[in-house]
Amino acid sequence: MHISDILNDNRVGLDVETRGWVYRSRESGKLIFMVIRDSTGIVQVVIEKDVVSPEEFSMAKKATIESSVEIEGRCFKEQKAVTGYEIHATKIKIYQIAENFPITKDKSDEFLLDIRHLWLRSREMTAVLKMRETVLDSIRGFMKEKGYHEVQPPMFVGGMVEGGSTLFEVPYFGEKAYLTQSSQFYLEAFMYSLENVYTISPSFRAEKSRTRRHVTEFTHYEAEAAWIGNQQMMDLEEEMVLFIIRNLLETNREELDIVKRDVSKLKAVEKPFYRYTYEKVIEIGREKGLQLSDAADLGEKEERTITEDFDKPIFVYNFPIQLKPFYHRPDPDDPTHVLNHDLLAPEGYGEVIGGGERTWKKEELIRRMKEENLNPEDYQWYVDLRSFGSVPHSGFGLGVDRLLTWLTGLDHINKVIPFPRTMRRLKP
RNA sequence: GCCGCUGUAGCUUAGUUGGUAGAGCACCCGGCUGUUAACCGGGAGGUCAUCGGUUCGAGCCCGAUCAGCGGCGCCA
Repeated sequence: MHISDILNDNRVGLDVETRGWVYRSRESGKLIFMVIRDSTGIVQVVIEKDVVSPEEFSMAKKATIESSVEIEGRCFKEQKAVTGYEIHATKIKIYQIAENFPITKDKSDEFLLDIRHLWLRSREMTAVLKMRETVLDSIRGFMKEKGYHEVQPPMFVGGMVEGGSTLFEVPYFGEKAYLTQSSQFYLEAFMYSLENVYTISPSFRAEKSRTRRHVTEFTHYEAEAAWIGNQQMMDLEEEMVLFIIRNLLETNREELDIVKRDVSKLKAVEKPFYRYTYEKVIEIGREKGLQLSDAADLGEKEERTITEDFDKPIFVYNFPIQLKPFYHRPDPDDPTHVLNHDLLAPEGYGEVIGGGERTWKKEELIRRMKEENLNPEDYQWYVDLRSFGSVPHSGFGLGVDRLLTWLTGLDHINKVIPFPRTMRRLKP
């Protein structure tokens, strides 16, 4: 049985059997205290020399950290044991004596990345993996209830290039293919079929970024919905983020404790989120001492300064048109701005969502492309979508890993990704 | 890409004006019947990132190279 099933009063006095890996082991002459770990938790096992066979005892003494073991014994309540219960072993079977495990109490972030294939089994990473799962489950549950369909866009894409973007090039039967940077354009195609669609897929960016929130491969949650405007899309995102937080608090209190998250900060997040125009945010930045021009783009430092004192996420909407790509719809009431929004996480974490209304009229789309010196022919099929019953629509893209970094309160995106990929790290 | 910092045992690190490379953890051997990343005794483990230079003598000073980290920039 799993360790979590042992850690309760119902098992006290009963014989149990469990298996896992040696988490700690201390021996004291005729006594061995062995803490074992499985996917559900840790529990102390006491092995007494006079209770088990001499062979079992000497094997147990040799059991190193991470050795795989199976234990039979009786369960006791014991305050002195790490998790409050312990097993007095009557039988112990060793599957493999582990080689010298390289991770000890002294470890650097860098070293943990080098041996990530082993660090994955730590309590910290195990907790993160469980919380990741909760976030993804929450997204799927929420979107299903809202009538959205999950779709699978391609990861290999053709020569669609936006100016300034950085694509990974891969050989493709004598041609060049690229790894997708975003599935947005494909979601817009799916929209004409299913109306409300979303995907959770990897996106790839060949950016030579060296910041705590950039990686070259990340989990991208993107949605697109017909007949929806910018403000309505923000409503949906707000509800969705709250749903994820509630689920996480309900499902993963233990994991949040393991990563030392201050849960009061998460509990404080409630409706409504702040909603400020771009100009208002520039004003807030200036009040906090930032030197910002009227149409300054917000860098990481600016976002951190602006968001660090906030207790709830902030929507920033209607950016100056020159800051945003052609597919954002210009505001009909103010063509110098687009109907878009970013969602900035509080506590200094910054941008987690970018979204807004799409330019849906064919002529306007082509005009915007030309204004940005792009050739509409390079986007032939995307433009073609506007030729057959085009409709107003909106969408967004959320960086799952960035969201998780905020929710877990960790200081670097590479701590929430099992095998993070950066400019300088491709292994393990 | 630019700027800065760092590189000493498997890991985390100390190393004084340039003068015999030191510790903790992990590992091996021995001891201990209630340990909490135990404790006590012993042991093994080093091309001081690499290459070159200065010097009687370099972990330390100088130069180059490599690697990593941090910040900036970049950033559907």
